[in-house]
Amino acid sequence: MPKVGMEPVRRQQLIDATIESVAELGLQGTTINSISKKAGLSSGIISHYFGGKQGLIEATVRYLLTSLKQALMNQVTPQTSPEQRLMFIVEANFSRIQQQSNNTKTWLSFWAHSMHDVQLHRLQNVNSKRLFSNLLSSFKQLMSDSDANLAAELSAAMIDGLWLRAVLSKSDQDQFEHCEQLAKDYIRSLIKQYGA
Amino acid sequence: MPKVGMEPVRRQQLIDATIESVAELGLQGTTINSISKKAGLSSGIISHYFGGKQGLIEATVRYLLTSLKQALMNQVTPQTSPEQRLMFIVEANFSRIQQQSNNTKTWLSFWAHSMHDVQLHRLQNVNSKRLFSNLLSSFKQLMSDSDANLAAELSAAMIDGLWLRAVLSKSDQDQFEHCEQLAKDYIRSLIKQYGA
Amino acid sequence: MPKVGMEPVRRQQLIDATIESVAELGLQGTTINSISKKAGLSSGIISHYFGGKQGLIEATVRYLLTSLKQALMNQVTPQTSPEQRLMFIVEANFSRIQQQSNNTKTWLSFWAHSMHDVQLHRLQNVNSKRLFSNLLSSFKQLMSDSDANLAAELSAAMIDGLWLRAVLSKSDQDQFEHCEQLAKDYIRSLIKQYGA
Amino acid sequence: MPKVGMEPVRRQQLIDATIESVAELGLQGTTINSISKKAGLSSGIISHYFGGKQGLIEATVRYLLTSLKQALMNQVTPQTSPEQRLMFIVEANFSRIQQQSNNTKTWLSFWAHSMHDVQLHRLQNVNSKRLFSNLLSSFKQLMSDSDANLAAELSAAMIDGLWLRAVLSKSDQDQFEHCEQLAKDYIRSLIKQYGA
DNA sequence: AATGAATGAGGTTTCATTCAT
DNA sequence: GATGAATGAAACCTCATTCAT
Repeated sequence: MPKVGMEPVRRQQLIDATIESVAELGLQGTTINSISKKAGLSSGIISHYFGGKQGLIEATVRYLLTSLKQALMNQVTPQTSPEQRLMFIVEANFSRIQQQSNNTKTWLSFWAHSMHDVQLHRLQNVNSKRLFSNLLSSFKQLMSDSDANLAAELSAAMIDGLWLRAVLSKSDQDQFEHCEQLAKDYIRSLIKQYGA
Repeated sequence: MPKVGMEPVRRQQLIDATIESVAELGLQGTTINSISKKAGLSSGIISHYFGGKQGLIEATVRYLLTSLKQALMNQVTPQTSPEQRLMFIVEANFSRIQQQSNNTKTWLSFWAHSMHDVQLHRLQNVNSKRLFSNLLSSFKQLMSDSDANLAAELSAAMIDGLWLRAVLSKSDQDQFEHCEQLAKDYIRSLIKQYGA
Repeated sequence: MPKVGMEPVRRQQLIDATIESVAELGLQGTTINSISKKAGLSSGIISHYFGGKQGLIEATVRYLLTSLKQALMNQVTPQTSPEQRLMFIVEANFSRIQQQSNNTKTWLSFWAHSMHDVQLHRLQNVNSKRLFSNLLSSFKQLMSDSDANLAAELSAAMIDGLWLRAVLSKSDQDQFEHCEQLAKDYIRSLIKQYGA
Repeated sequence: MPKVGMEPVRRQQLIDATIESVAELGLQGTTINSISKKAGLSSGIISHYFGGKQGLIEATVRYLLTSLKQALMNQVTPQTSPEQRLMFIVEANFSRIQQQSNNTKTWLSFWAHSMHDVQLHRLQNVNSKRLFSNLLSSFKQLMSDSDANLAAELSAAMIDGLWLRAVLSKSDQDQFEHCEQLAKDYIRSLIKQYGA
């Protein structure tokens, strides 16, 4: 049975299982067993690869954040216009839902828990600030710095707010797309309002 | 120590202690002991008055929701103008922070947990829909029904989004007031844009 | 509310409630609360009158034993023939069922518990020996001492065995009467067999 | 410590410890800790192998019933005469005592508790009916069906009654053997009385 | 590399007892 | 004489972690 080079495979198996489990049972209801069962592996392997439950949780959050970052970077090229780039930001953020059927619940669980976990809080902060600075740099190409700052703050709030309300009301895919559209429209209206 | 007529006092003591404990330790870190210790009471008393931990959690959420509703109703009179009413809605929602120093973290913990708890989810839904319908009825007095619907949806998202980002970034009081101001400005801009 | 001379009334109320509760919930499932609720009294009163749960349990067993003794003594007179007396003994033992609809289950619970409770064991022993000596003294008038001893031993076992199997199989009233008849027939056959 | 293939060993260890604990402390006094301490294992292992205390209790009863059945089956062969078979039934039932020093008290505790526990009651019923039908089939080879029925009923009661009185009076081994002899004699007298 | 048996700390709940009223 | 609020020990169960294999 022992194979070499299994490490990355096992790690990803466990991270995927964690996302699933947290989505289904919540962070509170997720146990080392619920994860390892979903992964089709033994419970001991978690300590082996991640040092413990906490390590796996953090790795999972890190993975989700990286995925989000990638989702944006994959679409943007040097030729992308600022407005187009803003639309991609929205899409990337709403795609938190689509990548894996139920990442969204997982995101929210982690968000809430980050209030009481310094490690997680640092990670979430990075993400929150990245959304803001991504928005800001694009807006800056379209308006004055101070307007761009305001626009970025409002857009970030609108994206998170629409997304949050969609998640919490257990919306279906159509409603998510509707919210994504609202977010895009709002950003366009900000450009129109403040754009030079 | 046993006295008569203590029931309402004890219930409130325990609810307050729950809010404190969830704010400080998170819902996951909150135990029957952390609560009863904060309340200065024994652990058994929780089962006595609320039937168990779950009962106390639900009672606490119900209390927070009622408080929020009261915060709004206390300010609104028949003479309040629609615009004024909208401003009060924003204030009431942001005052979730002020009433008790750290209700906010508690709110977020409950929100996240509601994804995996039917009882809590029902309660949260009531709240979410109330925010929306409060906004809607005020907007309807200022614009067409379809515009009002959109405005309410966007305002609700903006309020929640600003509030959420403020909570998660562990903002101070000043930042909260800044966010409250942004929310109010946004609503005014919606009125200007769509208002008859 | 405070009345005088309530003591015997309250004590009997609580004993009756204990019999009911043990019958319904078992000795294990019977709590100070289940008893006091059935009695329509407060929980504190049990300590007041019986010093605690254990005291009430013992008083209840004592009451059941006394009732059984009375049931026999009420029927027997100096003129009662030995055979008639033996029939009355059977009747009294089976009437453990009838007095109060479900004394039987209560009896068995106490019996079992008496294995691990010296107080109760002493009480049960008194009862067991009384059944034997009641039988013995009657048989002695009908046969030799050594035969009477054997007959008493066998009769006691037959009475308890029939009764136990009837209780455990949750028999109805008819089946109990059938068992009572079997016990009587058995005793008559012993008299015929050993009788001078 | 962890080894493979320990499951059957551990299960039996725990069942034996349960029998001991119930005999010593009663079903009421038996806790997850009293059992695991006797077994020399941790408390958690009980949930691991039996899902909880209740599961272990049931497994223990099942084990006792199976042992009783085996005790009989080991002695009976196709050549065994009906009368011999009846004697073996008595022996098997009285050997409930001998197998392990104090199974008897355990039996009685379970019996009493079965009045308030459907699972246990079902198991006990099986046992009670098996005793009866074992007796019945043997008697049928020696007398008319209706007589056999009566003989089986009386024998079952006599066996249980003698056994019960022996247990409750905390009899020693000699007394048990005396009772076993009485039961056998009684069955022989039934054969003489009704036998063709 | 991977398993899963075993542990035991910690959580919730139950409940006999106490005692101010 | 009677209440029932309050306590806290003890019970059961869960679960992250360890470690022999």
